[in-house]
Amino acid sequence: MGNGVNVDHVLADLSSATAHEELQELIERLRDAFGVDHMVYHWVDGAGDQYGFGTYSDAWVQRYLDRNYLRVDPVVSGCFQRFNPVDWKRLNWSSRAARAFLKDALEHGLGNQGYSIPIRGPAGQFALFTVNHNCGDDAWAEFTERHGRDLILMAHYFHGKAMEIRPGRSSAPPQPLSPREVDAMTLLALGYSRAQVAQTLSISEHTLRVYIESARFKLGALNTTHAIARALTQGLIVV
Amino acid sequence: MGNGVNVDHVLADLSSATAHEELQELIERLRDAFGVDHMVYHWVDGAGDQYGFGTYSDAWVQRYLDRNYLRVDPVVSGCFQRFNPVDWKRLNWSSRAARAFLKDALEHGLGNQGYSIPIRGPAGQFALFTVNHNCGDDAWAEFTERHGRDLILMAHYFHGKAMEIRPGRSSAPPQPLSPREVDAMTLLALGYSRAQVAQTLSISEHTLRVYIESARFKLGALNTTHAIARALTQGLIVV
DNA sequence: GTCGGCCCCGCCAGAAATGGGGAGTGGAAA
DNA sequence: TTTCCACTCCCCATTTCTGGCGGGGCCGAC
Repeated sequence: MGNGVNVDHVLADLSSATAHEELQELIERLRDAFGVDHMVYHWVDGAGDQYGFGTYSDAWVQRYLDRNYLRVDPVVSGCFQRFNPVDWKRLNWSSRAARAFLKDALEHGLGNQGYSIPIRGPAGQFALFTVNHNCGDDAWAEFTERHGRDLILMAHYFHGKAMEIRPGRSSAPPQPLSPREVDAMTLLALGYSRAQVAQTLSISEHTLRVYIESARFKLGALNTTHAIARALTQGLIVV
Repeated sequence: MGNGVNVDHVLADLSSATAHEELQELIERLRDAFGVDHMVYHWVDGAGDQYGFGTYSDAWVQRYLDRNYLRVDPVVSGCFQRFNPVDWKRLNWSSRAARAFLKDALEHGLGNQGYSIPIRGPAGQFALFTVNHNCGDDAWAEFTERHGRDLILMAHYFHGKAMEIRPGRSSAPPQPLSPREVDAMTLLALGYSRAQVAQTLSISEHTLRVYIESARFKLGALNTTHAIARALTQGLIVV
């Protein structure tokens, strides 16, 4: 399982991929190269819609979606709270729903071993890169030990490609804020009231208001909260 | 520059590191191994305080903090909006503040070339891993091309260690929001007024208020705007 | 040399959000 | 089973925000 894999070639192919189908084909090749049962990339959008590709059976993917397993799957919730890759054995399978999910998964052809890598994008995009296999604990530990780094890189590259292919909602040219506007937005994002911000910046509350309105206008925001949200997601302020 | 680097050894040492000093020592070794001028890990915390280690001079680090360059540094804002590693040349240095910052940086011993990797943790932790050097464009392109993958891995491992060593305020376990709370926060972040949110969710405005207050409490936020900011930076909602 | 951006200040009135009470359902976990 | 949590609804008074009016000075670019 997974001896002598040369990831470099595949990653080179990956960097030239431009469509969903290529990624799908690529992940199948990687699955074969690593000699595991399944390899899956699964993007979970904050709004709940999902995107992915991989080698799970269509039946299982459909069942996962139908049953809304996203809200039950300990792999998703576990990875969402972690940074490092995680072996499925270390997740919390104690709830009844989780055990039912696992049983269902095994019946749909998944292996008993899994290893998932959480990965995140700038606007909170969250995805999982998972390898799944049927084997004993020792063999699996050796596999993950040997290929952990390659898997991290693959997760990274797949996520980058997925975000390219599926840009979602970016592409709005962020209009820069003036220094004072940045100050105002930043302090507001930190929870200061307008009065406090004005005092902190040693300006009148009215002047502050002018900045806020100006920033709101530049950001195309409907109110202050909206402006803060946009400034944050566009990286115009950092808190 | 950077020929025949064996990252594996250093990464092995990295996984056993347990203290800030070890990380500092390690990054210096890596800097030498890669033969670049500087190598820096820089964590920007959700509340604006910073942590890091690396090979920039103390004078420059101090100046960066004193002058609050965090709010000006195009590397930070640029990486914050991206997923893939970025060459400093591709960032937007057009603002006056950015150019002044760059001039100051060069005068404090930084090289003209830089390559930074954004990296994110589960609760919105955001960090940069940067290599900096003084050389021509071609040599630099070759360097980043050759070592890009190693750098990604190093960024990943350093970030993992930094989060271990410095739980910081993430020691406040990010209390999850209930589905309704997420709905409310999300719509507010999109600019809806409370009345609109209540109508959209088909609940009374009073009920909505309970959610907002509950979310505010869970997030330790002082007001709604603050709550939205925290929810966004902690990745609890996505807009 | 005007024009636009940024910086700063005042007053007023209406709209919206906040903070403090209270009360009841249902479902899931311990 | 009991306890906890999510979810739903209501009134009150107060604070805060928003929108509109007016004014001034400084700088850099066209």
